Amino acid sequence: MDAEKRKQLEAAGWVVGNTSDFLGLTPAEAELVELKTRLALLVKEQRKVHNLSQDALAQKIGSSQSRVAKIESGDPSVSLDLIVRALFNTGATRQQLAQVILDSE
Amino acid sequence: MDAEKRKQLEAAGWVVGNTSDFLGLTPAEAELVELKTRLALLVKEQRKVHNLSQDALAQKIGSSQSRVAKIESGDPSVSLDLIVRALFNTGATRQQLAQVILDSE
DNA sequence: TGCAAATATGTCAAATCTGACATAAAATTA
DNA sequence: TAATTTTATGTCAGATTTGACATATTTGCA
Repeated sequence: MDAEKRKQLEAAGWVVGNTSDFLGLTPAEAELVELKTRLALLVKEQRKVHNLSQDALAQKIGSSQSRVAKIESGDPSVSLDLIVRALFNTGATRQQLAQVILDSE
Repeated sequence: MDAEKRKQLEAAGWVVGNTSDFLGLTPAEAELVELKTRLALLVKEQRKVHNLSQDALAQKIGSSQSRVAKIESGDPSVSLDLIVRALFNTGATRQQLAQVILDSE
């Protein structure tokens, strides 16, 4: 595993451990983590494109600023449901969602 | 659904009159429900394509037969995380996932 | 038909995710 | 610069989701 990527994941709170531990993840598990991370970044991008503060987005999804911050930082306590719910509320399209999925390595 | 709201949705390009609208969901919420429903169906398709029983798939994702049944039936207690985790464990590709998202009405 | 495998449905305690809150830090503005 | 807004981080009780289990129903096949 790329050291830089592990650093990013750990900084985001994912329990990564050493390289062999990461390789111990099944491909399916790794794909899910990768997917959530990329969608989280898209939320941040879209929110900024539409000039929304984290607090404004939080209102739209009935949540709080601190949780939106966690969504965007890829916090492991955040569900895929919440990420996608946030995405759709930033005005992101299904096409953008699909593109991110296709791009996920 | 009240006429004014219908007018607004139609002006925004939404096809009104389906189940989601009846339930009073926002467009974003409706998209999420639609997405989960379609992905749930893909899980069932993929599982059968690969000749897996619900119990066999359950083992792969560390769950149980009854929960796999709930995933595939679109049970509201099932998270998007679990649906996607199941999907990847049936051998579904990111391409298939993206296609379903693009096809969602 | 009868039987076995597969699937569906309801329940529940435990695990996970949640919004809310406090507060710190960073960014933006005056 | 200081003041204001925005974002980040930690915590936690309540809500949601979970696997497991029991059991009913359906399906497929001899």
